Amino acid sequence: MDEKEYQNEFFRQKGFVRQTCRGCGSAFWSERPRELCSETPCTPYSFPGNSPIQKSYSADQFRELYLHYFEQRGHTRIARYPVVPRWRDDVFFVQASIYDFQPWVTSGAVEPPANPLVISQPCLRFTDVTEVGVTQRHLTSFEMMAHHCFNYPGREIYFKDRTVELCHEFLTSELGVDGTIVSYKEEEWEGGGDMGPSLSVGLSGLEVATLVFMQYTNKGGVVRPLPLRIVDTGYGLERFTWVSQGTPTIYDAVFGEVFRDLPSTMAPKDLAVLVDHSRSFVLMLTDGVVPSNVHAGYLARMLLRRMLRILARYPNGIGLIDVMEQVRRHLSRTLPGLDLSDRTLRQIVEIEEQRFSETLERGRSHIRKLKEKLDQEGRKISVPELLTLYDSRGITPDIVEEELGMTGLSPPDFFALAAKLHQEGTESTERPSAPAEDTSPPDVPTDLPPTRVLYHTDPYTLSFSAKIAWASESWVVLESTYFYPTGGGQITDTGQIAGVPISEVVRKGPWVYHRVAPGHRFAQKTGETVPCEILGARRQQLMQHHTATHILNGALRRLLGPHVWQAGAFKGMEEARLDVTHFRSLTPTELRNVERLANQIIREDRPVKSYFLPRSEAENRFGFSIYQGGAVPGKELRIVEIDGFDVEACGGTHCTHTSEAGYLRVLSTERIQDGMVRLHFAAGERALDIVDEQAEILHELSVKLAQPIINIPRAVDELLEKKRLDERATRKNSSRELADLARRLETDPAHAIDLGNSIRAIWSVTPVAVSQLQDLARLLSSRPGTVALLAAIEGDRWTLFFASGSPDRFSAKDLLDGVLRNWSGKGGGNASAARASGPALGNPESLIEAALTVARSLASEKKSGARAAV
RNA sequence: GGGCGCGUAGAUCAGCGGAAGAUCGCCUGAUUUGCAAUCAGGAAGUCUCGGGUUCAAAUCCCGACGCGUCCA
Repeated sequence: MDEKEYQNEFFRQKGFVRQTCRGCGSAFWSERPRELCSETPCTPYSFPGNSPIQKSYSADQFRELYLHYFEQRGHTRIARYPVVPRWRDDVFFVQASIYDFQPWVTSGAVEPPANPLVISQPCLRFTDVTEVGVTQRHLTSFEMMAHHCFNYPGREIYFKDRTVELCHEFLTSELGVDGTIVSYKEEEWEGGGDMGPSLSVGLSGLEVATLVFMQYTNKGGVVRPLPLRIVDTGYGLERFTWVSQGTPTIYDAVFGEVFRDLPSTMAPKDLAVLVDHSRSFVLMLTDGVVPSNVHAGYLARMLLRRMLRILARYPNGIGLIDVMEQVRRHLSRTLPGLDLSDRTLRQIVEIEEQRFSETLERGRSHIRKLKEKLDQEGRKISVPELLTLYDSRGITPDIVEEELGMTGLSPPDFFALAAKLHQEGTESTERPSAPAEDTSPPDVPTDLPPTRVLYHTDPYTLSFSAKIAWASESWVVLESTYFYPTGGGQITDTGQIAGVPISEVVRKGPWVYHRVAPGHRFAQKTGETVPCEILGARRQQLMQHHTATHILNGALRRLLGPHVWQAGAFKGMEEARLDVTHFRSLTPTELRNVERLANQIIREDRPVKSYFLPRSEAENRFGFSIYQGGAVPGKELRIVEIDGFDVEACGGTHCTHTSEAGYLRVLSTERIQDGMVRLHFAAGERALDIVDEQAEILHELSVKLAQPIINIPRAVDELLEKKRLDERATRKNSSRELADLARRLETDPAHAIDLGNSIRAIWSVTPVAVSQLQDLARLLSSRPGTVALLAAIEGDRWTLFFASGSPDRFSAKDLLDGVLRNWSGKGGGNASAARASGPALGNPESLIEAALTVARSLASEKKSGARAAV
């Protein structure tokens, strides 16, 4: 990046000098010439015991100092955003304050909540999770204090000069830092296709802030200026607190107070991990992340398991839940909106503890088995084996060492190896994308005015007339429409336009397209006004399902806790589905209570108000739980508010009173994955239909079983038990029949033939199924010296089965090989049993003839003492 | 979203192309008892499901479902 990008009026006026650091070679700016920049490793930490900041601050005090400082200088203070960015779907967690404003504000689509603004935003970053407690400074959660300024074309507020000035003044006059020890290192920032120069602020060896100036986009190497130039700063609250206190580690400075409430017998390193991880976990849980084996929930589980491993080293020590509750209590004093209940926290931690101990026990028993094998082979466990144990069973090498009672089995770079293994694995997987079916609507002229959508204004209008804005034989775009296009989990409206059936309505760009049903052609031309008719029963059912979804979601959140978030939803004609985050399957009692509450809300006939609000105002007034349906685009949000019960941003068609949903019936629930529950339900007419259907089914069952409904479960149990017994009896019968058959054959001189050398053959062209050949042959040859020769024809293939009761004297395999020399067929086996099959050319008797001939010669070979090589 | 592992008796698992097994638990009978008693016998299985390969599949291949785990 050009050197000029870093020059600014403030540096010039104050006489800052640009120089190159002799340590790292970076260019940096400072008040007076310095040889080295003020960041590690060029400048080692010099603040512990010797802080450059005049006063010592707690994190709370420092946060307030910072926010107040910027408030005094024209910035508006903004409340923190959740750590789980519900307003976007490309990342799991907020990792920097600017995430709060991406993409809607940074793209220019939406005005910021204030401009300029100041905020302290909790962030989560897990890339250095293993460094926590090991180094002096790593954390998985931290607060990024920031002032942001959005400069629109023609509406400039401030950019580089003022940003640097505010920073330097904050450091020197507010904190009393000697300005000459501060360095501003030049760096390039890039993210999400945007880029710009940035200055890294170094103080006594520590990077305490970064000043980013977003001013370019970089698309495929082509760099262009952004219309909206953004000041994106980040001041590390914990780092400043640490520097001001001058403690040895960041943990002492930030968590000191919590440490005092925890047992002092634990290693400082372990305490740091526990408190850091607990803080991140509580933040995640509060904002709706439930531990799981996938997605964001996995990271929550990882934190918990790391903590549990540490606590396991202190057998009589404190429990995880106690640590968590301490941390939650401390945290709730500083961060507002931490409405996580101890009960939910406890439940989740207990379940996770139990799951982890199950995983550990599974792993341990696996290791014990592995140990036997290792001992037999007289070797130690290999590194690949350790990697597999970790990767597919979650067993870390320390657990293996613990179980084997050995140490030093794993290489020091074990986790790097594991990561590498993973990279290799993912790189090799490429899948050709299936060619997309071309059913998407055609392009219309770009200057066509956006469709005016009216279904929000009045969801009850089903009959209207509208002017055609654009039309082909199979697609119609109207100037304005009441048809609801598929979206937000609600399926499309159907109906007619100018008498032509419409099978689907979709939104593409700013237009709503009506698809003409297959087999029909649309003839009307642009400009004509046509009558339109929406299928009313369908629309009504969909509205009922949609409003019912909100009611159900509200009931779940109210009864189960605020960790419950909608994770997906579908509103169809036959049923609706709602996926929510929750840490276990719903119990029948929970389910009944939820259903009861939902129906109570319906009966209370609460008003359902739908209206538009500017995004920032909506977030401000109702909080981020409005994003139940996920990220919602747009400057203005459509708010659907069930009076006193539930508020969500939603673009669907809704009833105006809860009673219109009629009745809500949960049909079934399932755990669709760890940490997620799906409810199938129905509302309105459809719910009543289902209740009727189920009643009819019960009635029918009751008639068929000749039992009152109340007895059906027991009657079915009895039926199943009877079936089981019958099947067993059938099996017994058929094996008895086989035994009978075997006895008849044994005693029938036509079938039992002496081959000489005290070997007796029993042969049969069997009347039994091929699948039973083996059983019969084993029965016949159960006595020593007896050989069974069975042949069967099924379809156009013969099958032979030979079995020998004395495999050491007479090999069934040799017999088979002998037969196959003259017959075309394939087969194999061993000395005690062998089978073969081939195309049915002759009759089975001749096969047996041939087999007996071979058998005789085999038997006589033994007599002469010639041993066939096996 | 992807990788890996797993799915066999009520439970825990072994077997990994040529008769469905072990241990615990359960039932019956002996023994009459020092802490999970012992001995003998017995019952208990659609080897998750669906395709395929093979003379032959619990076993190999493909797919689905379920569970676990690691990574993004």
